[in-house]
Amino acid sequence: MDLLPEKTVERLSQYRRTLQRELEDGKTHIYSHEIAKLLHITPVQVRRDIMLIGHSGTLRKGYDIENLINLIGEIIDCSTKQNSAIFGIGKLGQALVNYLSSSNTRLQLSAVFDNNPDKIGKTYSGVVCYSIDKLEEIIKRENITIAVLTVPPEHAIEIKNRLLAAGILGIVNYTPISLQVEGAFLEEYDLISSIEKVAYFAKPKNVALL
Amino acid sequence: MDLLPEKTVERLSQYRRTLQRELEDGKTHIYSHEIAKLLHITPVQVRRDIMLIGHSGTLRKGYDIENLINLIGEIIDCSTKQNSAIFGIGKLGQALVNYLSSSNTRLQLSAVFDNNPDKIGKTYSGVVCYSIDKLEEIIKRENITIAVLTVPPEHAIEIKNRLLAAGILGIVNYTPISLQVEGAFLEEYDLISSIEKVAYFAKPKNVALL
DNA sequence: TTATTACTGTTACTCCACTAACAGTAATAT
DNA sequence: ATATTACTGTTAGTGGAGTAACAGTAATAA
Repeated sequence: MDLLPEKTVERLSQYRRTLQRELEDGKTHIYSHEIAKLLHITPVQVRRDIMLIGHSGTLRKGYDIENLINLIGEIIDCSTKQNSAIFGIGKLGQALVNYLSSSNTRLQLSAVFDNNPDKIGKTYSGVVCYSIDKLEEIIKRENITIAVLTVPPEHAIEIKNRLLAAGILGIVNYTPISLQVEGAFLEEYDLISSIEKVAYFAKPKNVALL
Repeated sequence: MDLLPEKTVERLSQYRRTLQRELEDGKTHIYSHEIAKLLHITPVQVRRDIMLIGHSGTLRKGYDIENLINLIGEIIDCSTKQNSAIFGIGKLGQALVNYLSSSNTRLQLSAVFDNNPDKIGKTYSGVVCYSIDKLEEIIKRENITIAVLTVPPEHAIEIKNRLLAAGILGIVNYTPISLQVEGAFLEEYDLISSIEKVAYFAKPKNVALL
């Protein structure tokens, strides 16, 4: 299978969660336009994404929800389970722990890290907090490949370097510091610029143009 | 001035913060390739963005940092200050309060809201927490136009409807529920699908293709 | 004084994401 | 039987974001 477009992968993740809710409500089949309505996108986009992962629906019955969930799982999860960790367990880190453990993602959250002695040894939603000093040791022991970075900005670059040296394959960077990364997949999200963008487009004269 | 591309607005927000740090370090001028290096983008993109807002640099001296900061401010801030509020002051909401008050954004955070009686009346980074019951009243009184949504998913749609009815112009939606919005600018960010996307691309066979 | 260097400013092109349009088909209605 | 309906699956076109290429120019070097 070829590499899927980034946006398609994001939507597949959303489809799966949406479909799981529908399955729990007792539905067995769903039409593309129903998925589309739930996520406020077009039915064509849904069908196209599903086409890209090689699934087929049934005419007049739509897609078999359980099959589709399983197929999305085969595509976006690894056959060998992937382990992740959160680095920096401040407010944002704690929010992410909650999100990850309450959503039924297949991604295993195996550890969280901090440098605050009060936090080390505590558990967050059942996940142990380690000293950031043990970063290399725990990444190796738990076979962690995905890192979520929520450390204070002044530590971002140092931690990023240690993560790469430790063999991390994917980094989600929530610090406002832009990172340079080779040999791993990097996703950066800047909370402030997102909000400032909305502020720009939410001026009365601009909203009128939408 | 025409509406700027979304991505340009996001980068302008980042440029401003980067430039402010440089200004504090005593620099007065900066080249496009220096900005580019700090943010890991190309110098062309920097020049293009700056061109779009109608600023000109000086040959062999680069851009005047202070002028550029001021111009970005004129473009992306309102002449009349915009007020924002956070709805749902859980872990994520608290993280955002901290980010917004520590970053020197021009956006005024005027209120936070929650339905938990223990939180109502408390202040978060100096911002008062109101009961969600007072949503309409406070939005009007404080002239709030930007809403950041971090409520539990089951309340997202109801709060969204009340926000729109109250005349909100921009919504940043961090809940995993997709919203349908008319008459306002909407930005949705799904924390889980971002991380699952990274997990997909961070499989060894996929990293090799990057 | 002329050539070179080191920048900015702009246009034209490429690529990716989304959408419109339509082909294909099984069930249902006539 | 035939037409219609209501879906899926696929291709071709469109728009937006990013990049490559280059034109323009002031300072510096020869």
